[in-house]
Amino acid sequence: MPELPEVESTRRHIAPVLEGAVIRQASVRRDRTARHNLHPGDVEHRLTGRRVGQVGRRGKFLLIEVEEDLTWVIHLGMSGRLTISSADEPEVAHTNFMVDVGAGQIRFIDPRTFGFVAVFTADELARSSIPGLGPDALDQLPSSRGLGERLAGRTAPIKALLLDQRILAGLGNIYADEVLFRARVAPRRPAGSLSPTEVAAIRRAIRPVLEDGIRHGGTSLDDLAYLLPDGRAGEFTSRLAVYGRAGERCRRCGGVIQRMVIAQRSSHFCPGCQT
DNA sequence: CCTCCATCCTGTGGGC
DNA sequence: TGCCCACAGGATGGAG
Repeated sequence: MPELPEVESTRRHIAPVLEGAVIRQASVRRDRTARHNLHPGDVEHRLTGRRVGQVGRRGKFLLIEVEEDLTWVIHLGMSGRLTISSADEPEVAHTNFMVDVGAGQIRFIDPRTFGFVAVFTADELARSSIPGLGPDALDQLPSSRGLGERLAGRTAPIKALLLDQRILAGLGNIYADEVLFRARVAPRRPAGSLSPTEVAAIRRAIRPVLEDGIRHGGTSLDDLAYLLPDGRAGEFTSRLAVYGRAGERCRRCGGVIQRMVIAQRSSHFCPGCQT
């Protein structure tokens, strides 16, 4: 589930633990989690004994500087989360990766294993999918005109393009639905058919939706998936306007929230408010 | 280039 | 209670 607000909330928790720390030991418990490195052992070898620099984020990717010009990449995938733990805490199931920094451990728990951990050299990073990411939806949000140019001529539904990380990095299925509700645009509208006013409404909705999500620690749809690194659930869940509320009443107009599949993903919207 | 679809995994919840 | 199926926050590669 983790989208930009969940990844950013995670980043803010782990940054104070990692920045400036030396990794005493890095341990890959499941090879698939290190699949983006040529040799799975590279993740352990390249992290162990090295000092950590800035903990950054681009879209849903955590990008962490490591000395010797390395970049430690973490993607939470569908079911990944990080925890801050002490060394003597028992490991929960699906702890696929961990680092020990002496003061504690950062553990990567990911049942569905769509997430990954990689450590790239500058060359490897340049050849990865990271440079292909669009501007960050929060830190590099393009102008309304810039966004319009990215959508111009496209026939795919706007919902599908908001999920395309090459256009804008950070929105996922939940926040794309929430942004479109706030902008009052129906998710299946062909992107290229949107008026400049509608594009501006979408652009204007992105920041408050994401910032509200971050302020409340993200969205935890159930107890087993995303949690903050301290184990708490994100509290944005109760503030969702449409996502997961099919059949319930729209808080704005009182109509009934609908669910339909768009771009193979469940989409939620209010037919009364969104056109 | 664009759009659509299957696929990688595991866990959960609903229906029977 | 048990079983089976559908579905779930993401990203990618290939077909058409």
